[in-house]
Amino acid sequence: MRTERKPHLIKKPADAKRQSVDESLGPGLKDEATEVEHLLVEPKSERVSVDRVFCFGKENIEKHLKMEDFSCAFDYGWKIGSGGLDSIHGQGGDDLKLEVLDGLLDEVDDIQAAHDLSSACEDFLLDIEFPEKFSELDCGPHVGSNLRNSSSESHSPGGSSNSVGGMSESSIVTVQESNSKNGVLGKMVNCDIHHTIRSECGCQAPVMETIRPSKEHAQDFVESDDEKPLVSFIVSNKKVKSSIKVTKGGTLLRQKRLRKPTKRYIEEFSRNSTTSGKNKCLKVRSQEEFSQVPSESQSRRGRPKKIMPKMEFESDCELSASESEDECKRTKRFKTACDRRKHQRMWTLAEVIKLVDGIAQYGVGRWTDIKKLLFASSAYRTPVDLRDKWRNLLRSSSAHKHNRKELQGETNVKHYVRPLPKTVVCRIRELATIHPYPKARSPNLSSINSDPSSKQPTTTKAAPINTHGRNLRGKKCN
DNA sequence: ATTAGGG
DNA sequence: CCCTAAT
Repeated sequence: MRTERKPHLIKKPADAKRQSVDESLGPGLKDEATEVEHLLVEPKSERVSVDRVFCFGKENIEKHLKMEDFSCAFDYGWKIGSGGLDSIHGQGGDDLKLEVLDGLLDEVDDIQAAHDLSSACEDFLLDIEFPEKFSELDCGPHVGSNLRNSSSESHSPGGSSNSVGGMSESSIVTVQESNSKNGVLGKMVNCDIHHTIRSECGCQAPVMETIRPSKEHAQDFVESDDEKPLVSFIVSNKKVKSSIKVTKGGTLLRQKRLRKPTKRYIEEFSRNSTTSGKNKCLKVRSQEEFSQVPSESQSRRGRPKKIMPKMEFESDCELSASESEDECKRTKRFKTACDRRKHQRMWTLAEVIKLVDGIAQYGVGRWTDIKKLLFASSAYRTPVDLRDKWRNLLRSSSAHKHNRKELQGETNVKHYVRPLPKTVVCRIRELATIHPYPKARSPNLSSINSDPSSKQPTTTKAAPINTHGRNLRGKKCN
């Protein structure tokens, strides 16, 4: 539930903002801003995503250039942040300790948000190695290129005020995103409001004091305020910081930075975030049912979603996540295919036991009941899965018998993977006799011994167990 | 919507 | 695991 909600929240605010931005800004600008947003956001959610970003850059030259600009922008942001916003820095100290994601999530405070972002970016960059290179390259010579790029990219270069406005808006979006991640929708809204009010009331003064240039900018913005008050306000509050240093270049840089991610990316991101959120759930789940470490992973099946949308812990451990990530990369745009793919999840002994238990209780065929009662915590096991598993168990158990007897001498060398302990096998056998699997068992009655397909279950225990009074579904029960 | 059966 | 048919 919670997980589900998150993405929703995230999307909403962001979209709303974006739309508002759209109105004021040309489409091109919007797109750009979106892109940047995506870039900014992604790193927070997952480090792996970083790779993605870069890969993305590699894909086509233009993008690559954007990336450079992006990194450069970040660099600037960081510098500015560390320099002008030191006063704030103290509060944000925790961020550094926390992971980038956490930091961003936890730090929702208005102005701080911007700062956090920058710091986060810094971490992000540092983590990746790439950034260094980029920063070196970018900071010097690239500034010019950035300008060019930005101007060319942004359709509305007109006045500096305009461009700034665009930047500010996009920046807002970014902040919101981070907030939304927290799941604090209200906060986000409040944040915006606060900014607006603040700017109006002149509360921003402190910031302005620290940074003079910002004031100038602010004034400039004021002019344009008529058209886009919110934007200008925000700009004065947050973005001014970034603009501080570079009046001309700053605007450009900022634009780059604020570029919005494309819808596609947004979708992707939302997915990722969802996944990440699921991770937590997963932990819980694993605790609940001392289940194994699922070798498989995440993208999992579409089926469960359909059937039981409420529980969706898809992703597993980080490893698996990365795997899925890779897969996604491979398939690239064919995510649909990726999603479809259902990675098998190994059945743990515990699960098997539970299943057997459930069958013993409810009888064979009541898969939904068993699912509900015993596998409620595990979203991935659908009733059908249970049934299939049971089928397999029957098969294997019978096989074991034969094989065992025959191959016993060889020991179990061959059984490289055979987690089923004897006890379990025994139980299965018992159950098999009592709750013969629907179709497979009919031969039992009719053909006494001829059918090998039937597991020859009747062997040792013919009519032993009635422990479970319920044969409800007895179906073909004797 | 579940279940059985087959692939 | 997935899909389809039958209830």
